[in-house]
Order: sequence, then C-alpha cells, then structure tokens
Amino acid sequence: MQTVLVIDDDAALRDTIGLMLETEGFRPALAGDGRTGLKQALALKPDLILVDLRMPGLGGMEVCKQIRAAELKTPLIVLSAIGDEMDKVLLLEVGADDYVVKPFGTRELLARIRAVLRRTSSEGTKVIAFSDVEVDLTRRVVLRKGEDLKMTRAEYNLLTYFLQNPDRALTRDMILNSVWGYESFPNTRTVDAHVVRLRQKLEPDPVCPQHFLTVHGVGYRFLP
Amino acid sequence: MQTVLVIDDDAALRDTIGLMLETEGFRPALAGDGRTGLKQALALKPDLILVDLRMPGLGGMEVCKQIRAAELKTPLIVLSAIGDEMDKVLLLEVGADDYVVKPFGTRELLARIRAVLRRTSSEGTKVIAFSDVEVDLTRRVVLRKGEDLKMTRAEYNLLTYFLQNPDRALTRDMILNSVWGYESFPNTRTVDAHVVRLRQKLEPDPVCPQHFLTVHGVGYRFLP
DNA sequence: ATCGATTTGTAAAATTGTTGTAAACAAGTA
DNA sequence: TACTTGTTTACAACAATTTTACAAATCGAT
Repeated sequence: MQTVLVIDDDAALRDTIGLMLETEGFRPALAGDGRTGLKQALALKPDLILVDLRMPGLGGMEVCKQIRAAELKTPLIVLSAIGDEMDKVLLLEVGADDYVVKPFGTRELLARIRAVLRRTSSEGTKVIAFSDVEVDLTRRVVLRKGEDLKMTRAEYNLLTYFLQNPDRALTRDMILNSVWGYESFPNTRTVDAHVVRLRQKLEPDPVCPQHFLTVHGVGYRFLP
Repeated sequence: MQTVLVIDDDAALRDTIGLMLETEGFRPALAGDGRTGLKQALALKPDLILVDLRMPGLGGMEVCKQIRAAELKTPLIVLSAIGDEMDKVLLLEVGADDYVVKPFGTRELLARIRAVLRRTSSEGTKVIAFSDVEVDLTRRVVLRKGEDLKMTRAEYNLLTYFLQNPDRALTRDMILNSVWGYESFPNTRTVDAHVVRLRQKLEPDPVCPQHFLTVHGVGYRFLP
C-alpha cells in the first residue's frame, strides 16, 4: 500500500483528500503546515507528497526545496489556488513533478496522482543484479537463480538500501535512519538481525559473506 | 584543475561562459554543435558538461542520451531557453543532473556548476594515498599494493588522523584527545602500541619507519 | 491465529588497553 | 671517546571488554 502525504493548511480540504485517498487504496498522512509536513516527509518516507502552494509559515515552494535538499526523491504534486501567480519553471526548478489548480475534482486529482506515480516508478525500470541474485525494483521482486524469493518488507527495504549504496561503509545509525526513517527507534541490533536474514537468503555461503560484509565497530558494507 | 565542456550554438554565449569559467579557475572547452560536442566529451573526458537544449542538428537531449549510452558518468547541466517546453522527467531520464533556464546570471550558473560538482564528486570515493598504500574514506578500506588490509577501528581512526595532519609533530596527548576523544583516558603508551601496529601493517620495513616517525620525547609525525 | 518485526540471550569472535621487558636514546661524566 | 644512568620507545603477550552472529522469545498488526 502506498503512502501519500497531504500538506495543506485548509483542514476541510485536507480531510476530503485524505478520505478520498483512503477509499482509493492509499494510506493517507496529513499535515497542517509546511514545517510538520516536512518532518513527516522525512519520517514517513511517503510514496508521494501533495503540497499546497500558499500556506502560512513555510510555503509549498519552500517545502519542495527542502525536501529535495534532503535528497528525497519522493514525487511532489503542488496544489495551487486559481489566482496564484505560478512560475511553472520555478516550480519545476524546486523539484515539483506536477501541479493541480484549485478547485479540482477528486477524480482529476486522483488521475494526476496515478500519472505521477506511474511516471516516476517507470523511471527506474531497472534490475540490479549481483552474483546469482536479481532485484527487480519496479516489480519489487527478488530472484535467486531465477527462483522467486519471498522477502519481507523490512528485508526488501534493507536490501534496496544496500543496493543503492554499494561499496560504502554504512553505520547502523545511517541504515536505521534511511531504511526505518526518523520516527521509529529500533535497537541498532535489529539491523544485525535483518542482515543475518539477508545473508541466509542471498549469500552463496551465509557463514562467509561475500556481499554483505561487516565493518567491525562500524556497521556493514555491501559489495555487489 | 577541472575541465568544463560547453556545447552551445550561440557563439557569444559560449565565449562568455568560457571566459567566466576561466576566471573562476576552470579549464573551459567549447563546442559549437552537438556532434563536435559529443566528440570532445569522449576525447577530453571533462569533469562537467554544459549543453544547450535547443541546437540545430544534434539537440541537447540527444547529446545527453548518447553520452550516457557511452557509459560516461560526466555530470551534465542542460541550458534551456525560457520558452522551451521542458519535460523535467524526460531530462532526468536522459541523464541530466540539473538545468538552468536562460537568461541566467553567471553567478547562478557558477553556483549550479559547483553544486553539481560537489554532489557528484562526493558520490565518488575519496582516496588518500602514500607510498604503496591507499586509504578509501567512503568504503573505509585500506589497500596495500591493491590488497585489502584489515584494519581495526582504533587503527583506522589513528591512521586517518595521521593522514589529516601530515608532516606535523603530534604529541601523544593531542593524538589521544583527537582519536580517542576526551571521555576516555587511556595510557599514553596505548598510542605507542597502536603506532607499532600501524607500522607493521603499512610500513615497507616496520623496523625503519619511513612514514610513521617518532619524535623522541614528544610523540609522532606522519610523513606521506 | 498467523506472519513479520523487534528484542533479548548467549556463545563466539574480534578488539583494545595494559604491562613486562628489551632496546634505543640523550645527556652527563670521566 | 667510552661508560653510566635515567628516560623514552618498541614490541609481544595477555586479560578485559566490546562487538557480532545466531537462535529463540516476545511483541504487534492484521
């Protein structure tokens, strides 16, 4: 299920969109202002963000900028009122993927959401492979010697994080923050437990890891 | 010095950018159309490429695509006129790292160039080397004649401290405070023990140290 | 009730600070 | 110079501590 974060100071609209998202099979998260929205974006790592352009305090433009500055690639759709002067170039510059002008129908918004999600997910039609393992990021499937391996959510997330940061020493804290987000605080030893399981599923010989290496006193390093 | 390749059919703009780059400490290379630009990109292997979106013949988009097809990871910044319809997603898809809308100030362009260079170079591994030893800071790996040397945490920390303070007499207290921190109070002789271990692992002849020199009555000095 | 995520217990492995001793050094003295 | 002496460093070995691997238990959410 995909999480959509809605950042809008208009409570009524927020709730309407939230409800719509829920009935359409998304998991909505709501924020009433830019600052908390930003926090939630970092904490929840949603699959898409809807952000109002005109908000008291931190505006939509600024939110976009900061999200991009935080190296989050989450697709962004900006909601703007009809009167708002909007520099489309500026919008794109700060990293928005699309924009919708209020007032809009839920049907239209939904279409835009689906379009952006489709576009951004098809961007990475890539399969990453190492030794006898293939990871299909778009299908969210892991194959070992062609066999479909069942991966749990945490395992898969951890795996993709390793894949995206190959050959780098990663501390447990870095891993926790990136894979689990800032809002949950599991034990650092939890990372160990999941690495063990990744090894058991993916290593040729789990006792002598070739890919998921431990960096003693630091954390782990993934070697493709 | 870093080379920046400018591909633009507007000769005046090309020269302006070239001049600006030169005064800012880059080595500019200029190309007037896509095809020669592509050739130069392959020949010069510049550190960054600025390419105009709209050019007669081979367009900027196509240049990006072909550069990526050639497995060059050179960062790309696309220059586009304000009227150009620009699909940002498409731009990213063909491998551009950023884009700047004309007309732009040299200051802005420079900022973008620096930002992209910073981003992409920090992704690349930082390596410090001396004699036959290479220290890869991002992988947290030490190579001797290409061989992977296993270093413990204390050894690695001490080594990087030496690397960061080359050719300086460092007292044991300075070393302890910097490497071990202020909270632990090991014996100053602990430093000696670890220096011995570094020598044994990294010196050509550990008995006659060439790099990790002792400064009698004071401490140690690292000579790259 | 089941599956997955997290925590916890524990054995094994790795690391680290300390210390004993030999060697090296610096300086003074004959 | 040669010898002496007190100090400093090199190195090996050891014991204490830290860290990791793994299994099993617990917790939580459908």
